[in-house]
Amino acid sequence: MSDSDLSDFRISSLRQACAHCSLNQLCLPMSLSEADIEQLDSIVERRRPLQRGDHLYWGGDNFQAIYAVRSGSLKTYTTTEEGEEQVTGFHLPGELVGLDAINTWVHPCSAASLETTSICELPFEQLEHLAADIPGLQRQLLRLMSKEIFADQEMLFAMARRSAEERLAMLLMSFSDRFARRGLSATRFRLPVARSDLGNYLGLAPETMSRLFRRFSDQGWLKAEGREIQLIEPDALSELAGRGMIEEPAEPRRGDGTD
Amino acid sequence: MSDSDLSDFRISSLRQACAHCSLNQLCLPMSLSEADIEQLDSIVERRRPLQRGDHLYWGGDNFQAIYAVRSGSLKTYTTTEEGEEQVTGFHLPGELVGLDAINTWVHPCSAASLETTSICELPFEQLEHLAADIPGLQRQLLRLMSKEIFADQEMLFAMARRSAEERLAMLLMSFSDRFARRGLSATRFRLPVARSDLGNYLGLAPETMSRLFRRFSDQGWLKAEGREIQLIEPDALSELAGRGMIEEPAEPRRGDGTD
DNA sequence: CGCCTACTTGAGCGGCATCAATGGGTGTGG
DNA sequence: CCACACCCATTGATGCCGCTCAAGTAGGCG
Repeated sequence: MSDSDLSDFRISSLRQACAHCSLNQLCLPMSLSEADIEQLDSIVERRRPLQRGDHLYWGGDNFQAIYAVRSGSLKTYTTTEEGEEQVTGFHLPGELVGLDAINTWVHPCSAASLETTSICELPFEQLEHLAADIPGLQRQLLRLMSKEIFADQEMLFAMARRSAEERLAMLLMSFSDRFARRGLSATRFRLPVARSDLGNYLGLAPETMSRLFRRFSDQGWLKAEGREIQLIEPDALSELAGRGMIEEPAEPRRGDGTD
Repeated sequence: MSDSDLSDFRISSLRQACAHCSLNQLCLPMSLSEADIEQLDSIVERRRPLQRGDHLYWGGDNFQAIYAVRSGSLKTYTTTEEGEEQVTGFHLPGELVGLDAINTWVHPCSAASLETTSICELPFEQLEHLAADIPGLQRQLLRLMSKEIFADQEMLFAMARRSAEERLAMLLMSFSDRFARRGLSATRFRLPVARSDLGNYLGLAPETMSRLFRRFSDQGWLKAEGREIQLIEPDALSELAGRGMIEEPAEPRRGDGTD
């Protein structure tokens, strides 16, 4: 509950319509008409909150629905044959999980709650039918998947080319941005994630994480007390994170397919 | 032309219908009815082949279409502010490129031809409309995007956790599989890619690539003469590649959302 | 209080990058 | 036909970043 704003919560205790959801600009409803949102709303199932450590689904589960985080947070992770874990993402309110299961209809990863977390469930078959009827919804679905592909590619780039420092800076700025989009402070927040998970996600050992936080803190760039983070010089971190980020040319070049 | 079979080629010199395309089980038409394929076919534009080094699109170009490789091969790559390149993928016949541009309607990466390459162009707006009418097409589109997300996550995992040897083994097996799916030899093929691009993709220096190929070759696992590869012991490579691959549990566990 | 997990800090090492030099293949122009 | 340039691939020497191992500290919860 920590993330949903109070007025919303009071108005609609059990029946929390998409139309009134403070996250509807982050989630699927974006840019849909009121009537369309109502249709979407009618297939959404809201369930009792997950407690910390509860799983929304397990790798290997049959795929039935896509899920939107309403409050709280999730991590998704895969498991190797040897039992090694690899965290594939952290998911904050307004973000979707489960898109990677559409292909095989089996969840390739597990999704675990990092704190008390409430979820909207979007049964996929119904969502598919609805998307065929509502062009804006189909487009939004494709957009979100495209966005995920792009994000993964940026992450890939980071893993391939960037130093540990730069990777952590990127992740911190990513959290900062995502909190800010929800109207929270961009410079003071509580990471819902343990150091070891952060490190795992970034492909770094937990010890390295400690040393990085210490280094950043020694530089005066941030204060970190456990998971409580205060960014003192976001610009420094942003510069570090942005160094070597993917170029976004201002004006399109010709796209006629020849060179 | 090297990949399309001759009878196809004779039948339809300019007009090469999806229905007769030898790749239609790899590309979008998969599992569509004949009538549906014909509709899809009607929006597909086939263009004159790209020569080696030609660009299909540039990063920053406005997004207009998704492209399917018909023969030849492409690489996609991003460019940093400093001019550094990062290869984000290699694309063989039957595979799609451009999905990462749907979100912003701007191509976030460039696509360059690695050899003489022919392409099918799928104008996205028309594809969207068609997908709304043909449920199977919408589903196939979502599936392919989901697949890409999953593939990127596997790659991420590899970059985060696997050694240089394991990464190269994975890539070799990936090429082997993709050639095999098209009916080509799984153990003897020509990489359409320079060592330096392979290395770039894997986050490794070209020098490291050389040493790796030498090591594999010394082990008797493969013969490599330039880009010409012969896998002698695919099982050894497969074991190396598969070590620590993502688990795919045999039987689904419960997916009721609680733990 | 004791246990467990998360986090921190130090010491040492190894994998891979970097720098540098050389060899081979291919296209170009004389 | 050869000379030259250019790119790609190979090989060796060296160094650094981040992992591993090990120990110690702090906080949460029975």
